[in-house]
Amino acid sequence: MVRLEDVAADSGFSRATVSRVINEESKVRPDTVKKIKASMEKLGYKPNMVARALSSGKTNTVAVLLPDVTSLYYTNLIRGLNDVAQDSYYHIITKSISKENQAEELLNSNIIDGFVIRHSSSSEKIDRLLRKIYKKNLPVLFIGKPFNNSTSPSVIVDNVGGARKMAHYFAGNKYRKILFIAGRNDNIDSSDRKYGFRMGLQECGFDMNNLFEVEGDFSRERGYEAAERYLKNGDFDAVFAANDSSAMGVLLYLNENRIKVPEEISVAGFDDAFFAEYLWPPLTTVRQPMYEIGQAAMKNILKIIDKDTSINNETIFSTELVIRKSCRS
Amino acid sequence: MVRLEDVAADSGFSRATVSRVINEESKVRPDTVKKIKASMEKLGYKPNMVARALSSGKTNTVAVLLPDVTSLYYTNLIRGLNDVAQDSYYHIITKSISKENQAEELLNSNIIDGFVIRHSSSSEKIDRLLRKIYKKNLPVLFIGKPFNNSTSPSVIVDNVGGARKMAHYFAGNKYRKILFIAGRNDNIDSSDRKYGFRMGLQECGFDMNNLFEVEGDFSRERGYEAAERYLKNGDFDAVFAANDSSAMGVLLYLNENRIKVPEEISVAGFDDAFFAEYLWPPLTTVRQPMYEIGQAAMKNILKIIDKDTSINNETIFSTELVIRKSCRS
DNA sequence: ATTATAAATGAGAGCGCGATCATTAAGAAT
DNA sequence: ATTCTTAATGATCGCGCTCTCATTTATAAT
Repeated sequence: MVRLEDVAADSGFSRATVSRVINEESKVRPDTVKKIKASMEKLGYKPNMVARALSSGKTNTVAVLLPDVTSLYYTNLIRGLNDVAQDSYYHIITKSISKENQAEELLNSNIIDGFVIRHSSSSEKIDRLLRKIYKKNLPVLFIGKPFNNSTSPSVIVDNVGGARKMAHYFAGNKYRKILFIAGRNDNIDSSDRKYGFRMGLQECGFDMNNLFEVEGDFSRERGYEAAERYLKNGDFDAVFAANDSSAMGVLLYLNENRIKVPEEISVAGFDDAFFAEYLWPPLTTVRQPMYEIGQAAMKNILKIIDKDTSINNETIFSTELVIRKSCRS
Repeated sequence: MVRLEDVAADSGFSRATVSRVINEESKVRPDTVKKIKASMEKLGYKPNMVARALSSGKTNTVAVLLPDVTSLYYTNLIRGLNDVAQDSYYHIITKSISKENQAEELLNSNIIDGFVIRHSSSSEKIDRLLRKIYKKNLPVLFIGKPFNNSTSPSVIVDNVGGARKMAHYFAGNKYRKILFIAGRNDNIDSSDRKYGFRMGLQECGFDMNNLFEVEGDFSRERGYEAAERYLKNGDFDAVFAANDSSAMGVLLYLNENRIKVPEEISVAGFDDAFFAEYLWPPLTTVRQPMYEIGQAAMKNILKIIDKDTSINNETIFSTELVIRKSCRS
């Protein structure tokens, strides 16, 4: 292993100067920079990140806490986060937020420079974790709405606007009786989408007595169940599921029971999950720019870590209506 | 921050002794262990992993290199890896193997204790990376067949056997003319599956002139294209795609063109990807125990890191035929 | 030339821990 | 009680780097 020391010896300068050309090249004379770089090249020097971390107190790794790391929903988000991290020579470690002891371990072990947190519903556990993070003075960035009293910056997606667009589309298609399959009631995204959907329908003069809302949990199974319960006798002509997985469950039920989509009933989802276009029929949905959100989130957390104050406290991404074949128009 | 030093001071023992109760409790007298633990508890001491890493040369993190980190195909694998890692207080950092510079950076930065590598096809780049890893004497464990000349242990799945089972199932169903959609020709899994499928058909006395093989690339798009090209005029009565994504593309084409599955044609895939059961119709496929494979892989790499020699050089997982509704029987 | 000022470089401590070797205390054998 | 052996504990160095402060060198001003 080649150390800083070795480069110093080879180039004839001190460790301090070599360290400078690595970290703040500006403060050292151009020709000595050249000489030192030559030595580094010659010896194949690579900084030892562990030593650097111990000395500087910075590890160049950020923790990403998600409701479920393995959810398909987040793959593009993670890609966005990772790509930006990579460019700044940072690493990310992802953990499921539900396993707060894992997250807490990260916190305790002093290997994390900052946290990116995506939470779908608040809980006592997460709250406690968060307090500990703040206590350690570590930077936090939220994807989605921040916690109650938190003042950390966030990157959020316009759930309300997206659902509102879908409402306008539904109303424009003259659907008369609509089923809305929500997520869990304590889920923030779900309630925003419900709110936006209602708002949109009202704006279009829709008779709100013909909107039926069921609580689900964003799972295919509950989507299927809801469809089973409410779509049997065919008096609904459209269903809007608060996420694509639920919509998938609905489609599965309808396909199995030979109820034609979209001729007999229209179905829409939210997320534009990767599988949405491969469902049968391809699913009309609302797209969230997850990759870009991931990028923005990582950019912002890095700024906070670098004490760069030029960040917006709230970065909002808008959504896009993706019209496929699952809705009669 | 509470340091070892602080615990030492509080308990009245030296840093060395405190360090011992953390790492090799056996060598210190029971009652002093008790006292020191009390101090640790009282002060809320948590070891600084960075300092430990610098001193010991071990970082407790392993790199996981995958063809594509964000592929759905690997979510369960990653879960398995992560769960075991967690239990041993290890972290994992996942990187896409295609971005070998990212992987190389990890290697150079000295923060990795070992590598778990899943590669689907060999290439010059990966080969070079691997040589560097070996040069640094870092442990390697392969998921899937190891590289040409590598002697590192591996955890592999019985692709041949899985495809063979499918062949037997196909033959048992008396399919006459079969299309096999492979992955890329240099893909190891694909060629094993092709091999196993042929073997199985031959064992059943299938007329091999009625087996047609196309090269694909494991993507939905190529699956769709293959279906478009070969399934138009309806003389095939079954298709076996070497992975579920390809099969998904096939189903999409058939659905769009109102060709009934499985009445007119049977379709099967390989992987039992998460979406397989939600396709229309639900896909018959071969399941690989990805979660267990991930667990086994992590257990083994940890053993290698700990210089535990009690590991098998090759751990083989068998596959399971999952029969759903996409095949006429 | 001489001094004042700024830029470049060096010396050395310290980050928190593990590991070696030296030292002390305890227990066994005489 | 005395010596020998073993178990328990302590002092100290080193891991590779960053950072502060002191020192030297170059540049500007007189």
